[in-house]
Amino acid sequence: METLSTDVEQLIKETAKRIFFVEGKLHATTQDIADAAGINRASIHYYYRSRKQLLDKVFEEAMHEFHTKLNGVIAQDELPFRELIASVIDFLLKKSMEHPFLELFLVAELNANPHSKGALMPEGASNRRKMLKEDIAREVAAGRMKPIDPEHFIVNLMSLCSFPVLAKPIVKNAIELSEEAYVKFIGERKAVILKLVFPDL
Amino acid sequence: METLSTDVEQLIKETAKRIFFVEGKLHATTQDIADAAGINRASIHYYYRSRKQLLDKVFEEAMHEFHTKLNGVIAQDELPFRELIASVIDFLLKKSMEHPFLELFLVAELNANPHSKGALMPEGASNRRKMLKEDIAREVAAGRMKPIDPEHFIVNLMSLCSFPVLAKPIVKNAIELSEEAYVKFIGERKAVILKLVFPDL
Amino acid sequence: METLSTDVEQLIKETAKRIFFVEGKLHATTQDIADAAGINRASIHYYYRSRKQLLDKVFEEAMHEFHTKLNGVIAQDELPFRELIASVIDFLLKKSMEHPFLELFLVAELNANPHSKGALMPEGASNRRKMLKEDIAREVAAGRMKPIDPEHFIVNLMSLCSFPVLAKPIVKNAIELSEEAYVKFIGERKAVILKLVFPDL
Amino acid sequence: METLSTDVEQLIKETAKRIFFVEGKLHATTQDIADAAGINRASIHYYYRSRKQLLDKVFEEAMHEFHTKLNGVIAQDELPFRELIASVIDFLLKKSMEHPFLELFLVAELNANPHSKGALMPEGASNRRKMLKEDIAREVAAGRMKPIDPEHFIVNLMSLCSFPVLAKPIVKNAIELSEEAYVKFIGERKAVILKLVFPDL
DNA sequence: GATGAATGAGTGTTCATTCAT
DNA sequence: GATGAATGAACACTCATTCAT
Repeated sequence: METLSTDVEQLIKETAKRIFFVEGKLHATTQDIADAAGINRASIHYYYRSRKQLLDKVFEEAMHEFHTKLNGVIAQDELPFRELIASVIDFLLKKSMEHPFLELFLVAELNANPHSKGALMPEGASNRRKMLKEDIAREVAAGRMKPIDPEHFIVNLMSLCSFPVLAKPIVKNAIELSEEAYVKFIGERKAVILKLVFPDL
Repeated sequence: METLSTDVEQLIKETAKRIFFVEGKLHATTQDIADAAGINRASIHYYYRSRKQLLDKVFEEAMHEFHTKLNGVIAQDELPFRELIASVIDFLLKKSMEHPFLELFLVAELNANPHSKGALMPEGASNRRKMLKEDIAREVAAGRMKPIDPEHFIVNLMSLCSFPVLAKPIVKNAIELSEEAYVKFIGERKAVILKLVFPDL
Repeated sequence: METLSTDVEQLIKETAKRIFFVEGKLHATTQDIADAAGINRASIHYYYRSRKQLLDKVFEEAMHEFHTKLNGVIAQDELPFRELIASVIDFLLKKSMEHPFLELFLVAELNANPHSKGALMPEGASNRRKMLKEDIAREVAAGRMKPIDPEHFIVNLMSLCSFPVLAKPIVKNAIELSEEAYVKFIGERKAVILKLVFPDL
Repeated sequence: METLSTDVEQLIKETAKRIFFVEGKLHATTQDIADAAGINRASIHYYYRSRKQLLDKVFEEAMHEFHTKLNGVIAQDELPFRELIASVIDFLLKKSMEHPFLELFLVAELNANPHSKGALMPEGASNRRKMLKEDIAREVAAGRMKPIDPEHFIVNLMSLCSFPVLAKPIVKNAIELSEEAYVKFIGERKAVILKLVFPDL
C-alpha cells in the first residue's frame, strides 16, 4: 500500500501555495517558504528535490484544481443560461479570493521563461469551453441577450472578476477605499457584474 | 538649478522601463538591464546609487506620467459624458498596450515589500477623480445611464481594459487564439467595452 | 568473542571496496555506495557509525590482506631467488588488476588528511622486507645479478607493476592503444619486467 | 591592446595548480583555493565563471606545457639515442617533482567522469612519439640494445619515473625511509633507471 | 535490526554594491 | 564621468549524520 505524503510534505506545499498565490510573494526564496512553514530549508529539497520542482508541483495542482472545478461549473447543462453564468461568476470570484495571485504568478513565470508552463488546459477542457461559446451564441441569436462576441463575453467575465482582486492595492488607491470599504466593495461585485452583462435584469 | 540628466542616465531609465513594464521581466537583474542598455553594470550604480532607487525612480515616473495624462483626459469637461468615457477607455487601452506590465510590477513590488510605494496618486489627482465620480452619479440620476455605483463603474473600466493585455497568455489560452487573432481581439476591445457600459448604444 | 558481521555489513564493505579500489570513484558519497549495494543510506551509519570509519575499515582490510599475502609470497624461502622475484611480480600484477586504484585511494586520502592512515605495515612485515633486501644484496654480492641498491630494486618492481594499471588512460593515450591492445599489453608485462630486472635471462 | 590577465587571475590559477598537482588535494573546494590564495571565494567565479572552468583551464595548461616540453625533448634528433633517453628520463623526473600529482588528478577525474578530458595529446605529438618508437626499434635491430617492444620501453620509463614520486608515502613506508632518505633516494633515480634500461652501461 | 524523516554545515554560484583608478 | 576589480551576503542545493520508530 502506497503511503500518503507526509504531513510535512503537505505543509510545504500548502505554505508555498499561500506565499505564491495568496500573498503574491513572487520572489519568495526556499528560505522564505521554510521559515513560513516552520521547517528546515533542507526539508524542501528532501521532499521536492529542487525549488523548481516544488513550484511546478504547486502550480500544476492549482491549475488542475481550477480547471476541474471550472469544468464542473460549466458542465451544469441542466441550468438556465443566466444561472449558469451566475454560477461561473460566483466561481471566478471565489477562486480569485482564494488564490488572488495565481494569474500574476503565471504571467510572471511566462515572462521570465517563455517556454515553461506548456499546456495550461487539461484534456477535454477545450470541448467544454466550445459548448459555452455555443451557448452564448445561441442566447444572442435567440434575442435573449444583447449581441456580443462569445470570446469577448468570456474575457469580460474573467477581467471583471479577477482584476479587482489581483490589483487590490491599485483599486484601493484609485477609488480611495479603506480596508473595510474594499472588502465591502468586493462583496458587491457579483451583483454588479451580473447587472452589467445582463442589463435587462 | 537641477542639472539635466545625461544620455546614459536616460538610456538606463528607458531600458529599465522597457524590461519591467513592456517585457514584464520582474526578476531582471542590474546586469540584465546593463546588457540590454549596452552599458557597464557599475554605471547603473553610478547614476542611481542602488537597484532599488532605479526601480523607485522608474516606477514613480511611470505612475506620474500615467496620472498626469489620465487627469488630462478626465479634465476635458467640455466633452459630453459618453465621449469623455470613450476617451478614458481609449487612454486606458493605449496605456495598457504601451506598458502592459505596469500593474503587475506594482503589485509584485507591494507584495514583496508592503511598506514601499507610498503615495500612488499625485496631489490634486484626488479632486479630479471625485469630479468623475460626481459626473457618473449625475448621469445616473438623470436617467441617461443604468444605475451603477460610480466606484464600480470605474473599476469595471480598469478591469476591462487592463486585464486582457496584462494576462495575455491566459486569455490566449482560455479562448484559444493565435497571435494574430489575439491582436485582432485586442483591437476590438474599445467598441466591446463601450457597448457593455452603455448598452443602449 | 567478537560477533560475526552480518550479510549487510559485508555487502557494504565489499561494495565500498569495489567503488573505491576497482572503479576508482574517489569522490563517491555514502548515497553512491548505498545505491550500488541496493541498501538504505542510513544502514551505512548503522553499521559503520560514519563515512570515515567505513573508509578506514575498508582500507585497513585491503592493506592487511595485501601485506599478509605479500609476506606469504616473500616467505617462500625454499624458492630460488629469481623464482621468488617472479612470484612477487606475479603477485603485484594480480593485485594491481584486482584493486587497480588502491594506491591512488591511499595517496588521495593522505594528501587530503596528512595525519590519518597511521601504520601502513602490520607488525612483523618489517622483518620480512629486511630479509628480502638481504636476499637481493646477497645475490648482487655473489655476482648473480647486476649491482643495484635493494631499495631501488623493490621500488622498480612496484613501479613497473602498478603504474601501467593505475594510469591506464594515460598509458593507453601515450602509446595509442585500443582497449583490446591494452589488455594484451598488460598480459605481456610479467615477461617484460622479468627480462628487465634480470637482463641475462 | 589586449590587457594581460590580472595578477589575481594568475594567482588563482597558480594556487589551484599547486593545490591539485603539487599538494595532491584532489577534493579541494573553491573555498580551499580562495583561502590558499588569500582572496575572496567570489573572485574565483569572477575570473573563471565556475569551478569546472578553472579546473579545465588549469589542467589543460598543465597538459599543454607537459606535451610541448616533452616534444621539445624528443625532437633533439641530433642527440645519440642513449643521450636522448637520458634527456627524456631527466625531463620526466623533473616534471614528476614539479607536478607529482598531475597523473593522479587526471585519473581521478576520468574515473569520476569518464567522458571528460577528451584529447589528451595535442596535434603533431603523435608523429613525434612514432619517431621515438622507430628509434627504439632501430636501436634494437642494430643490436645496440636488448630486444624490447618499444611500447613497453616507453611505459617502463614512465612508470619508473612517475610512480616513486606519485606514490611517495607508499614508497617511503615500503622501504622505511625518513624524509631526508626519501629525497636522497629520488636523487638517485636517474642513474638507477638509466642503468636498468641500458644494462651494459 | 533497519529505515524514513529531518537537519547543520558546507558547496558552487549569483548578485548588488563598493572602490580605486 | 565611467569602469574593471573585488567582495559580503544570500541563493539553491548536497551531504553526512542523527533520531524516532
